[in-house]
Amino acid sequence: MLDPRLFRNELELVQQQLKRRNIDFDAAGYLTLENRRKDIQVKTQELQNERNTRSKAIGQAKAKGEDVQPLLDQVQDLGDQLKTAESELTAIQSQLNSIMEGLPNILDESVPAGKSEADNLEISRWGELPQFDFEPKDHVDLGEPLGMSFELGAKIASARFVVLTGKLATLQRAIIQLMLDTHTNQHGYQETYVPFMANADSLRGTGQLPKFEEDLFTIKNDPTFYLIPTAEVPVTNIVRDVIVDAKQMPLKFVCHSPCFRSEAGAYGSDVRGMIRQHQFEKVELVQIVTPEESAQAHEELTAHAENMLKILKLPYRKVLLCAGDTGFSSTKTYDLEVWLPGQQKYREISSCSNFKDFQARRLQARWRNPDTGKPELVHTLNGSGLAAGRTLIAILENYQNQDGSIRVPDVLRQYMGGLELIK
RNA sequence: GGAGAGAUGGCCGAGAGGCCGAAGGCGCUCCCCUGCUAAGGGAGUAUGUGCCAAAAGCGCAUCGAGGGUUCGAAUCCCUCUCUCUCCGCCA
Repeated sequence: MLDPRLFRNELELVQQQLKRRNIDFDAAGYLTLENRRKDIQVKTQELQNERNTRSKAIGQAKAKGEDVQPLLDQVQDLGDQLKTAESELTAIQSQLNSIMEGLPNILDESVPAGKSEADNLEISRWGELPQFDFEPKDHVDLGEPLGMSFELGAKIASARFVVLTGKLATLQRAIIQLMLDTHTNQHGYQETYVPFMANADSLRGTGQLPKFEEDLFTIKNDPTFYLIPTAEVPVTNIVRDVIVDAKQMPLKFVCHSPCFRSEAGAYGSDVRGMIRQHQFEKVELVQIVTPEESAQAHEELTAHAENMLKILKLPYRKVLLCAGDTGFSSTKTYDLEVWLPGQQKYREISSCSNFKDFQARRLQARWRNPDTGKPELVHTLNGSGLAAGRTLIAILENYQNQDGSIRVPDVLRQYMGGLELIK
């Protein structure tokens, strides 16, 4: 959520900033509502004040043994007035709130203009593209003989599910273990285990609700639970309604979890293979930092994700997402795209975002600033470090041999009992 | 699933219609005192929010959550959530 004070004081600026996201914000309409809110709220609070004072007077009169009937007569119609004013206020506040909840974050100045993926800005490339003296296969052709079955996934659940058996399942687990170990031992993150279902408050806190409900799987339950689309949701919600001790900042969490996405808007795209699944494994990095640290933390977190690709020796590029491609809650996002020889393309394998105080405001996640002694909103960041399913794909395709066998990357062998070749 | 107990500030804990944003204790911060340490004395110490550019100030809201009764609710009533104990079932 954006800062309501920004709307009161610098409405044109907000409007201008939202324009970068192609949002035509109705400032005049907002202003009308906001002015009404102000009137009603002031009126309501005046009435509340009157009720409180009069009630107190009644109490005091009674204590002295005076006749309170005249006082009671005076307040007779106050209750009704107050009730009307209060319900009016609630209505307009929820109206304003739903406008605010539907507005995306303001973009960082460094975010380039643009509409789609095509306008993203390439920042850097790393690694040599592998050269094959044969036609490289894609991960489906490589995977199926080794224990990757989309048929079984479909039988057990539906399309966009997969079953991995044997060394491929082990490989995915090895990838996850390597990532967790690296982030905890070398990058200073705390390993975390969380629920894989979350309630509506949690999803509202990180920004998936109310606007993106159709992207989520829901659990029939009262109250409704949602399958997490990313560990970002449960992990970031650790600090919901919390005032973090300044000494504990920054908080750095790493969490492996399955992720569940309905892919409601993705009909027909990436239907082949493991690229886009309803369920996939991911290792997520989350940082809770002070406002002045967040820009630097964003660079570091991205570097931590990049390091995984480096130690796996997977060629990738880093892109800065343009205005149109940057997610709802984010101010600035770097995507890491790994090279897939089977597609002859770079494909997203990590997305690292700085949300600044946008999620924190929804979450009421704060820290106590020692300079002011006051609670202030934290900044939240997260990034995949990395998506394990897509890492598996990248390894299959980049480490393939002509006979369809797969070399196991050096750093993964210790997690696979020394295995060097999957065949 | 059955039976019971509970939820109050950073923590413990009182409070049972008005004088309660809430006693007391612990903790924490600052000050004083004692050559150091231990002990002692004093002051302060919730959050959100409205009016306001902001501060100050003055309000409003918040005692698990949501409703209700009442002039007035931490306190009474209803619903829900969570925690704990016992029984049953269970990885």
